[in-house]
Amino acid sequence: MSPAEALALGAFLPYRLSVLASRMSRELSLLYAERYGIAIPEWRVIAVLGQHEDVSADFVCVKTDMDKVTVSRAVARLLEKKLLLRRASSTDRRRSMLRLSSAGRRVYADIVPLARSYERRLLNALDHEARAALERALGALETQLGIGASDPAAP
Amino acid sequence: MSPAEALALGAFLPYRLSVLASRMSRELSLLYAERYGIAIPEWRVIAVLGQHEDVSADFVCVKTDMDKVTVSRAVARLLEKKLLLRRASSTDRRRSMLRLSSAGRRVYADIVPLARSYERRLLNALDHEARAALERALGALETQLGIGASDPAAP
DNA sequence: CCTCGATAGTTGCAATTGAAACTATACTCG
DNA sequence: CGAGTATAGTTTCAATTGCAACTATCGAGG
Repeated sequence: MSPAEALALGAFLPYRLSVLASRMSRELSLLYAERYGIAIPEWRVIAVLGQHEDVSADFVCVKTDMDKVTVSRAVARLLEKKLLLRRASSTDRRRSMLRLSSAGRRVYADIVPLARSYERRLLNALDHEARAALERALGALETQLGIGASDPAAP
Repeated sequence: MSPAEALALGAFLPYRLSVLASRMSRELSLLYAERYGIAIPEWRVIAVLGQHEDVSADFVCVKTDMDKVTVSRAVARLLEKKLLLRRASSTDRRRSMLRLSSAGRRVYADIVPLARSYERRLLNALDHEARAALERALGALETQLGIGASDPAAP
């Protein structure tokens, strides 16, 4: 009630990031969702596999910070759509190795420029120095939260 | 596939913010969810009403960037829990004016310090200058996305 | 003033989500 | 080796979510 103890939501970091992030994810998904019929978790799986070939679903979980259930289902849908290939790991039969099919690579190649240009548009609001500062700040916050700390190559 | 065209997810702004934000919201909710039996949308409604008395649900939507359905249901749950008071606006009977009950204000007063100290812990990762830079960068991104642009006093 | 389009808020319904339980496989230690 | 524990991934189930349709009220133009 009294202004002294009121929390200014508009200046509260977790809240601000939450609003920014959900706005961005939503706007970004407009660029690919309908056109390619893929949802946000599916795009994230594709994005990881575009960078890393032959990784496990678990690796995707770590990389995207998504729940393993979410990943499992996204993978299932992508398999149905033939955008992904899965084969059992030869060394560990619990694990499966995932990679994009050629159709999946095409989708990835289509979406990446859209994603990049969306990001560019966002970053246009910042001058070079501000960008670098944002970069550093995000890195520090990620470290603080233990995000991206482990980068197990490609198990 | 080729590194030249691969999108580095770990350096992609929308993705980084998304991971940071969901991590923060989750950790923060651990501080109040069980203890007070309130979910994230409910906390957000409380947070707005802690700042602004006698505002409409619609105002809460704008402030929190939440869907009006989400807000409607959060309000309903908070009314059940007697943390909120609602009365019809005298000038516009579609609108209702919301405010925290005294129990609601107690919950708010309890949670605010927890939220602040969580934020402080996060920001400890940043020196003063980095904090200011982050501040500016977030402001610029918000402007770019048209967030918080409208601040209709307290309709 | 009365109809028509806009707005506040709620409800129905279908899809998404995650916690917990389950299956199957791998690793460890006695 | 064999029992017990850990891990990868899937399934089940209940809760959350959001779009779309609905109700109620408001305000503007004929």
